Amino acid sequence: MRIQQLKYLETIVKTGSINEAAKELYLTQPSLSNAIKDLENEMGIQILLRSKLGVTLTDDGREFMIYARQVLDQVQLLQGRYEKGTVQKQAFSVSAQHYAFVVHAFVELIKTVKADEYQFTLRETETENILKDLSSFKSEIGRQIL
Amino acid sequence: MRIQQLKYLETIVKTGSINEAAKELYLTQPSLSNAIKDLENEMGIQILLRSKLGVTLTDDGREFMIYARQVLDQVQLLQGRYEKGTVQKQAFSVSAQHYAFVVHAFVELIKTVKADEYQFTLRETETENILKDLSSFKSEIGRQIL
DNA sequence: TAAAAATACTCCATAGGTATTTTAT
DNA sequence: ATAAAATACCTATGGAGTATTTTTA
Repeated sequence: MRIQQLKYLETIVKTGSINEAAKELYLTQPSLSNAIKDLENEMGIQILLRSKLGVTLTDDGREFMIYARQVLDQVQLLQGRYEKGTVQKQAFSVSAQHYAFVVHAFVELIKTVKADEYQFTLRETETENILKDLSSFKSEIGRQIL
Repeated sequence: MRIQQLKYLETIVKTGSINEAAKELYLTQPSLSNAIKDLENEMGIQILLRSKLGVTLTDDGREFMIYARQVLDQVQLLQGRYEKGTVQKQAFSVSAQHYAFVVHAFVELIKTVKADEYQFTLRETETENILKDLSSFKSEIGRQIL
């Protein structure tokens, strides 16, 4: 298994088409098709349902993507930190439940710094995701209402 | 960056020696040496301090390993689930702080099932790691004393 | 001076390409 | 008839090897 295969798969699932994903990834369709076939063989499951309209995830594929995205999330954090060719997606991120005062506080904070030097993200989510975001370094700050 | 490079690095750090790690990985020393050099170049940091006694982590290297282990943890979960050649390390895992009654309860639980069909793990750790283990699927159950 | 790592090459496995065929609407 | 994916085959990049040199405790 290569990280690249997981990224390829993510793009295919996003676009719903191997042809479309190949364009976006600057690959040829057969190369991409082979890469996914290799991955499916290695994993021992069928991930995609092929049809004339494009591709969709099988049930196994949907489960696989849950694991794959966990890997890719961590890879993104690492590559964002070290591989400067890769786009650094976020510099400062906050996970919180949806409350007006959280938004207000966040905006006030941004005002106090030179905003063009940072990328801010406010992720409004459920309680369990706040803990998860924090523990996996996706957020530097988590605010949870108990 | 390849997943393999991260696994190689993990073994090198564990053994404190490229030569020793090469044996464990069934690789030659120059191949392993190159793999890590490539990784260092790609990341733009020096990860290892080389000496006649072996290798140790630089400060950058120590930070890098935090990210690398997050990736490898997720990879382990995926490969444990799908690549059956890989060793499935754990089937049932509990993270908890160190308290006698937790150990007792755990042992009592194991008695109630056919123990040879499952792999049990009791991980005694700090509060913050309990949350982390849970959110990253490392444990099915977390017990925290508040 | 000896043990560990680095360097210089060689080779081949496989990721990715081109050309074409198959499939399904 | 057309658009998507699969198959067949080819090419070439780079991962891993062998042989050797460099480094330093």
